[in-house]
Amino acid sequence: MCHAFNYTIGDIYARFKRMKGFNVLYPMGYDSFGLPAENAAIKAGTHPKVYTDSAIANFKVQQRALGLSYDWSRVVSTCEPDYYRWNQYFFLKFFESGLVFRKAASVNWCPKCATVLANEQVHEGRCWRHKDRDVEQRNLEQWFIKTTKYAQELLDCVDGLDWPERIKLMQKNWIGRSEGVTLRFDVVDDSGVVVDGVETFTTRVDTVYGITYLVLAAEHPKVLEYVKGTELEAGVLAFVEGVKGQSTIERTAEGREKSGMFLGRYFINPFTGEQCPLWVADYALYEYGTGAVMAVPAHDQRDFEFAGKYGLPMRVVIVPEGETFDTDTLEAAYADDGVMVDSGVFNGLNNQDAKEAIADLAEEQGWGWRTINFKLRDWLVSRQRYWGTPIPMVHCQSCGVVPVPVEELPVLLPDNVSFGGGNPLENNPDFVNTNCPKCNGPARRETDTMDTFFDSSWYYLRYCDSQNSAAPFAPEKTAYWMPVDQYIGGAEHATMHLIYARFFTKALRDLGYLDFDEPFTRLFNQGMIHGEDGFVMSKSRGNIIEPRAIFKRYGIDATRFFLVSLAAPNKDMIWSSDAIEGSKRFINKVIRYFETVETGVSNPMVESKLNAAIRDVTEDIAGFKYNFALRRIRELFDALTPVENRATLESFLKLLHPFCPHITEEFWERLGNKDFLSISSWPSCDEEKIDPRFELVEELVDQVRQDIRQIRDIVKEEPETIKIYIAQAWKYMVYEKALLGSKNLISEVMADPDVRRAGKAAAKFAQSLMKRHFLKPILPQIDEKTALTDSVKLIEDEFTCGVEIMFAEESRSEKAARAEPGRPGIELS
RNA sequence: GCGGGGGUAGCCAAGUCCGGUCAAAGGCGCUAGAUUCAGAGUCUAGUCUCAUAGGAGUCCGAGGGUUCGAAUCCCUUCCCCCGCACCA
Repeated sequence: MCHAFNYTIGDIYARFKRMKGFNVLYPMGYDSFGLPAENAAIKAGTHPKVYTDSAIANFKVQQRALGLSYDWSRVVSTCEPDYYRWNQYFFLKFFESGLVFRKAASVNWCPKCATVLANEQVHEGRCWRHKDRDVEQRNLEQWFIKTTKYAQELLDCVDGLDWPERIKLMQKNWIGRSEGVTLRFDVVDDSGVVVDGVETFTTRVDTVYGITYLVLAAEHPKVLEYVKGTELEAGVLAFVEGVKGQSTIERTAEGREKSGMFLGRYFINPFTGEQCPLWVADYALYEYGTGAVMAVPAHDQRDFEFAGKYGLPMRVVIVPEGETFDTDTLEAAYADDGVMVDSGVFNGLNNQDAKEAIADLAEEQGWGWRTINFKLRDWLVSRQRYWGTPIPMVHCQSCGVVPVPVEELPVLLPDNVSFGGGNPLENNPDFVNTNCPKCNGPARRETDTMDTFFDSSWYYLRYCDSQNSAAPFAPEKTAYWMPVDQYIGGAEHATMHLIYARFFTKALRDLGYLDFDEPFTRLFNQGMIHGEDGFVMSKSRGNIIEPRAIFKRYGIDATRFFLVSLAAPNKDMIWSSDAIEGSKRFINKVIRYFETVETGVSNPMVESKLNAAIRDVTEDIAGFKYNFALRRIRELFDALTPVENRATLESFLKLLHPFCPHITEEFWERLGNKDFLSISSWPSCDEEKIDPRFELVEELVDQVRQDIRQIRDIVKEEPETIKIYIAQAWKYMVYEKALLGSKNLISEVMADPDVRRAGKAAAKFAQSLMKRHFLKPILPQIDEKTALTDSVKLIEDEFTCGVEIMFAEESRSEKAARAEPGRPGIELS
């Protein structure tokens, strides 16, 4: 149902924009490579290609059934050579420009997927697909894409995007820029001889006088180098292996105890000249910064805990104004701002100023340099799996890694493979064995395939020119259509697809393929549909709502209507089998109405409502407030009478059409139209026809009827006659003056002879109005009379009794005397 | 811990930016009446409490405050959801 929801949101928007006269590119494509398909195929004992094709066919049936107005001529499927050859093409282009490289690194490995993962695909230390399985670290040589080259630009452009703030924030956090200083320390041996140097990145250079030790990450190559041949070697080696053997989740678990070992070396803090010990610790991350952390236990909680555990010294160098700290009684690190102490020439400065001054000093002395660090890592794109784009590279014994020439693309994914014994490509000699493009000697094909996020990073460009067999797309076509004006997707893409696609756009721009910076101008984040139990729909929970069963039972239009009527589409919502009945009911009412309505002349009240609805619905759809739009449409529908003019009926159908394309198209035709409603033009609002007095009339009549009911219920007697007294003419004069807000209301109104004739009652009424802080707008006396006279039949029918409407002047009744503008006197008898 | 979003009547959900027409839209559920042999469906009304004349009281997580007036503005506090998280 989640897919249906997402598609419906997009289709409504596309239909709306189309009717508004835009040339809308609204395509569909299938991100059909990938592990889920491969695994499902293996499980089902079939080939991924067969499995994928049937899944797509199935999808298409559902999508067509949903009435989605896709341009099917542009459909793409990423597992087709027509598509993935261009993945290979871009891979080679990136390789040429240095954006693709190969390196050995400690990488994320998901045992369930049996492949490596990019950083973005590890969530809370687990594979994004397998929340129940920890990701392991393995040292492997892999293909990477240099996304970090664009880290700064990716960050800078976030602010200019018309995206939900939370997604923008997630991107910023993910890119994770931090400004600091890289410091270089001399490393000395036991006897104080300088033997090496080590670099460390810090954002808190103001705390350098508080450094008491330094830790290296377990993976840091210097760890083993320093202990080699010493009595510490065995212990440290065991420690390092132990750390590496832990899963990411174990290593980063909250509140876990930190541990480490001394490395037998020291370093000199150039600021103090002090010699402090060098440690290896599990809390230092090799991938971030330089993989080494200067430790300031007094001002960093992690260092504080570590120092406490191993009895390492602590030195306070920042205190809150006017306070002192005693290291013996300090219960936690002090990480806030304050005044510098025990920091040589910087004493007395506030620490923020000191940060700059110390950085200046470090740079002057050559001890370090200002550095900007990003959390974003390069994108690990190779996967040890079959169902993906083959990486177009060849390993030659003599030439090394050689790219496949562009003319030889695509490197086809072989069909004939067997599963079960590792990567099927590796075990396929026909695929693996090849000749080196350079020396023509024997060579092996790269057997890794690409992360499927590579496929999805540029598909929107392919939509512009999906049949092009000579190029990924023609530049003039992308120039016409792109960037995407409106993108719709879930928040789960925030730090994966949306990062990669943005990177791709920038990289392709710099390679000369595109002339814009960002792929998706506006992003709308749809909410999630939860099962009736309130949980996310999942097969394992058994709370899935099968779209086809729903379509069958309620029909497509009712389903579409329901999906966007409950809540704003950007909010999560809980599926409700009851509530969809309400949508179905409405659709049935619309159908019945259009089956019986006669065309004729509409009344001005309906015209007024129609135009107000056009105005509001247009605005609501444009702002994705579909639930509001539907509420307006319902209200408008309630106002329609058995005879309406054709234009009114057509406008109503137009407003409803994006939501319910089928029934509206049907009745559009029955009204005598030859062309499709879906390509007709969106109605425009005629402000002239909107008269707020109609609302007052409705309110007045409703109010009177409600009052009658209430009185009847209180006296518990069915009335025989109902007398309704329209307030005295002079009360309207007074009320209108009061609405204008005069200060001397009483004397002002008493100047009017008609009012004065009412005597004390007039003064009293004026006074009571002045006491009210808010006055409702009212109708003129005569309009009230007309409105109520028009409603006599209605009231008579409801209460099955006679109804008399008269002016209060015509009666001496006490009820007549209390009549007010907007609130006629009522007498039941 | 940091950041973001929320808490509105039996349920879902508007309203909050720009305070008053807010006992608070709409939908669902429920109740009553009409239609019907009956049910379904449809239509009408009601659905916080009290009330023998259209009224009164209480209410928008909790507690304070500003204001003639607060669901709406300010402060404090509790709870829920989401993202990031040993990032130096």
